[in-house]
Amino acid sequence: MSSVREIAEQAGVSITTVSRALNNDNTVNPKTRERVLAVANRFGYVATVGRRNTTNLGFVYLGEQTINHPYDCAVLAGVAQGVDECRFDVVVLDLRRDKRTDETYSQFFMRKGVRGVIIRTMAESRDICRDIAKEGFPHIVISERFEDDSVCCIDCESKSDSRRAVEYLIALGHRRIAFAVHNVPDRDHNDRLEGYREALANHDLDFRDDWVFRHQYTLAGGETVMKMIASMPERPTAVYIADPMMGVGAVRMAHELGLNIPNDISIIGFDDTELRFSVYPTLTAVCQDAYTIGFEAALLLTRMIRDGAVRKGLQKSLPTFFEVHDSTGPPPAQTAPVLSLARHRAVAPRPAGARNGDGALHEKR
Amino acid sequence: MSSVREIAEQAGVSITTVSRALNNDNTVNPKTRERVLAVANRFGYVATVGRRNTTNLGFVYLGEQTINHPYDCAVLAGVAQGVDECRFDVVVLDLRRDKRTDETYSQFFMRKGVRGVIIRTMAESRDICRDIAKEGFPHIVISERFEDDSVCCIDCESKSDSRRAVEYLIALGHRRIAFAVHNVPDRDHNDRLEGYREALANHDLDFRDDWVFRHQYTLAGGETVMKMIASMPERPTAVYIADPMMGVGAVRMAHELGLNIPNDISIIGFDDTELRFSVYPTLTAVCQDAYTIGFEAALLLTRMIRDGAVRKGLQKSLPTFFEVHDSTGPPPAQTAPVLSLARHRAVAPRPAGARNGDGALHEKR
DNA sequence: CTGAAAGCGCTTACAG
DNA sequence: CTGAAAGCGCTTACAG
Repeated sequence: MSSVREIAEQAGVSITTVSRALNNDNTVNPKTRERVLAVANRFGYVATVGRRNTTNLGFVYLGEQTINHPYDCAVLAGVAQGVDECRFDVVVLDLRRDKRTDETYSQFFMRKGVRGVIIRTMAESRDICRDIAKEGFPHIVISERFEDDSVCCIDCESKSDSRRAVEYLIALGHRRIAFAVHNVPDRDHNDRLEGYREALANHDLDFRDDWVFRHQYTLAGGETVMKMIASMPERPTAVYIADPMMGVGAVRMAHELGLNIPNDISIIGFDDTELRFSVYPTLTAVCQDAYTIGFEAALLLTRMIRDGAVRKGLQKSLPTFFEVHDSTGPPPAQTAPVLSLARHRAVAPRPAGARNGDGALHEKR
Repeated sequence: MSSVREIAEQAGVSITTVSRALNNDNTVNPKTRERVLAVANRFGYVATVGRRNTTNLGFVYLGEQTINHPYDCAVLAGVAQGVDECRFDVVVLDLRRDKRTDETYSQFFMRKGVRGVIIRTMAESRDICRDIAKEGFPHIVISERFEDDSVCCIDCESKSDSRRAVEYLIALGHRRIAFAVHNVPDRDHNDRLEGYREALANHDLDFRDDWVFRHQYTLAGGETVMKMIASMPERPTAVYIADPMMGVGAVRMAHELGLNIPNDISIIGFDDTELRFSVYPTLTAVCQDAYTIGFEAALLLTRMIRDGAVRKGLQKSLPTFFEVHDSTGPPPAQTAPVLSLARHRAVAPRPAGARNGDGALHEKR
């Protein structure tokens, strides 16, 4: 941890100028300011209260705050656990709310008194991540991948397990397999579509545009997709729903339509947390562990800060995993549009004890 | 916001002594220390970095961190929204991890640089809340109720809606109604049991110990309860499950056992968030809004701090609400132990469109 | 646009 | 156990 004095020396200016640069006084020459900020970032500068030094990390939203989402919630829990090692605390920051337009990202973070930031990004805010990385402020981006090795990030590679999941359906005998994902374009979700596409291609199955559904990443979105699938004349016998909440919604709608899972339709979901255990039947799913993403991000960032290490291009990819549960089975012998059929069919209950996994959602780790 | 100088003047000591008292230097007389801390709390003291003053609120765990739980997650989202008005930020603090045994709660919070705390408590940490209140540090406790008017708190009164819910079952014709809740004794959950008890008493139904189930507040807990209920010789026709995750688990197990909800058994759940929309059929439930609890808590606390108002005895109770959905209906004409029956019965699908509520879990508010 | 100097908030040897 | 004084980290009129 450095003081204005050291920064002044390194940057070849007075402490007055350093203070001004850090606080974005507009009388300071842009070139000078940039030089000072660069040194400050290199030194991991944070303003100190008396003798005491800050131990706060920012959990930063670049756009809309989505703390309420299961994914964010699990990531944050992981972060809270991960900062334990170095005894840091986590403060939630909202860039859109608080960053002044005339200050740099570093200035904003220093003003908030955090020593590093974990960035919750979306596809549309990738450029902001690049800018933060360029300024040299200690950071780690969760859930996006970057080509430039300047951005530190951690993500899950979900393409190969997505392919494996769809190939599992094919192995079960399915030939008409739909794909659903939310309608916000981002890297991860395109990967999953790619995995789906590759699996089809590997087995000489046609890719059909009308079997790819894009909707909101909500229960309602999943419900809509299932309703659309159920009413298709030549109905898919299986669907890979590459978003957690949509999967839950789809299961609900299947029940409501009287479709038996997996006898009438097989569903593979995608899970960040343990939602797959909260529906019936337990979802076969491609899984990533949001908690671990948060945990690892916190660990990497706190260590970077502690060691004062260079913060260039640290990139980490965590594995996804594919879990087979009870929502998948062989395709039905023949399928007709379901709506005319459902009301009259007996739904056989699944045998008890068929599931694996422990079914403990949000239990202590 | 006051300085050491002002506190020194008020407390009749030097700034040296103030500094020592705040930092828990052990050479300072306990009496003096207490006087200084009392003044500091009255003035809402926080150490300042240069000219800048802190805008952090603590979201404090007294015991185990449960950020991963849907309830905490929703509360925190509400807090993050609620601090917007006064432009505060939220930092997650862990008392058990960081508080030194020889420092007071106020000293701990001041060291962490927060101007007030929202306290996530459990039954076993009620005493800590009282101590924090006694010290005079700006606080608000969520989800517990206190007789002493010294503790500021916000909670939901769930007894009357619990009674209403059970009376609703009675009105539907149920006479054998079970109750389930988790096995951690706390105020809220006892209220719900009381509501259940009152409803039975009001309608001359016997309260039976063997129909009250206490288990873990997890999916697994709810599953176990449902399994136990299903196997009882004189099986209850309805159950009020006064914990969200347990309700979801119970629904899963009912499906697995081939019990139709509500034809074979009616289930009323308890919901803090929107879990009731994520299962099939949508749960009839007593609901409290964890998001609003967090939002209101943040609003009250930030205003207290902003206005420098007296912080004694602010108590607020939010209403719960009772929502009827699809998991409740009249009792079956006759019931036998289910396990022998289930495999052979046709389960009629529920008519589509029977649900109310919008089914959008975690959608933007 | 920059810096030397004064000053604020806080802490800490040093003296009693 | 307490305080006057020195000192650190930072900011801010004031001067150039």
